[in-house]
Amino acid sequence: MRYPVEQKAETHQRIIDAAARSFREHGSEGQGIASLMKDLGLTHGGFYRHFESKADLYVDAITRGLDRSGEEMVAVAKAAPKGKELRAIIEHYLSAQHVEHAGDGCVIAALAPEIGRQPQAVRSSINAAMKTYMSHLLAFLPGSSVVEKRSNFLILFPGMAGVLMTARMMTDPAAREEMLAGARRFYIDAFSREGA
Amino acid sequence: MRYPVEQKAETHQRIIDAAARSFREHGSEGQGIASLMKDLGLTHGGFYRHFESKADLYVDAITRGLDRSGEEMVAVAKAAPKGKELRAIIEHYLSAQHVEHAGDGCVIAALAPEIGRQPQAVRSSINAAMKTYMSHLLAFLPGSSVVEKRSNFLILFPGMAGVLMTARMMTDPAAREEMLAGARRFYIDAFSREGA
DNA sequence: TGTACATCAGTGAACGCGCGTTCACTGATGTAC
DNA sequence: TGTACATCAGTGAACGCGCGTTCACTGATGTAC
Repeated sequence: MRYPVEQKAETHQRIIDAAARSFREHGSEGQGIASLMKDLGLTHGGFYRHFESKADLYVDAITRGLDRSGEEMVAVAKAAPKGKELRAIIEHYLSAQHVEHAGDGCVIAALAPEIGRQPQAVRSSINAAMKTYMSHLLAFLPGSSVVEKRSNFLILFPGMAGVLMTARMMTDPAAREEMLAGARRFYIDAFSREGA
Repeated sequence: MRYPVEQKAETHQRIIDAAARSFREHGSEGQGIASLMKDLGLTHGGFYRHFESKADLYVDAITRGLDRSGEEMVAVAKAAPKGKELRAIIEHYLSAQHVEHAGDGCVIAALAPEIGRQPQAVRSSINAAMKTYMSHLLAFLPGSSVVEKRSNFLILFPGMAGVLMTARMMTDPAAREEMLAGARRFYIDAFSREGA
């Protein structure tokens, strides 16, 4: 049947959103197309009216995830008291909440190694999205030039992602929280001037 | 046919070694049992004389990988001039070599998110291997007590893993090397007393 | 305004494929006598 | 020491299954006249 005009674009976005969440939560091979579409109340055949292949969706979903969490980080910073923006970002990123909800958390912390294994073309598109992510957050980083801010970003964010992933591997909740707290202290001290 | 007596144990070890490398290089779902056994000059049927399932092999392979790279890190430290052990570890971990050879590199940097998605029982065994890894390296970390050393370890190593994974995602070799160099400087400065 | 036709998002059966796993079999070596 | 038999690491055909993908079909809406 013919569907209302705006519906296609809407469905397209819903697929990307669902994939962005599913890939982060279960890995990109954790859920199949059929199951993903079913979660949206659709059947798998229709998927190919929206994407050429699952690999095609992959890039869009990763990009969407990066965009969304970039926006969220900026929102967190803007909601923080003046001078405490980066501190708020660090505390938000390294929270127990973030550890427990990979599905709407950082894409890098959820998928970095498998992104690293993607073909050059896929990684290239994702790199562009990563640059956008970085550019929105640079304002909150210490440094007297963009080069310096960028350099600091590329230590802080990968570092925090590593801590988050490690926390997700840990089975002992107390050890996990201790580690998070230590990392928060360390990164706030190292990068956020207004530490206290 | 009946095979020489020591052969079973030997084959068992060879399977674990091959899996440890393959899982780190391609992810644990990147290569099937049949292909893995074929690389060893064997057929897939024999696999089940050694392991109950692929999941069973998973734990052994991850453990093996952690043990081996733990040993390597200790060797690197011991080969370094007195007082520069941690510096040597950091430079070795954050090297272009390590970025390019995931197969015999750090297990965490290669597989952390997918380990985080494993069932509790699997993660629990892997946590034990991680603790062993950590215990062998604690001697080279700053801190006046084990608690302090442990706390430093849990910032340094996850942080470096995050940097390594991020480097592996990057398509621009210059940007990658710049990032690695910056991270080396940062971590040496933050954790290795004899910086220069 | 009313009618005929084209469109195309979504359906669901069917496809080939690779996966993990099973199992009857092989046959050189170890063991029992 | 020689013979008969048991063992069991490794073989390779076969299994069920879920995957990504294809395709003939549906039918409400948009468009042409």
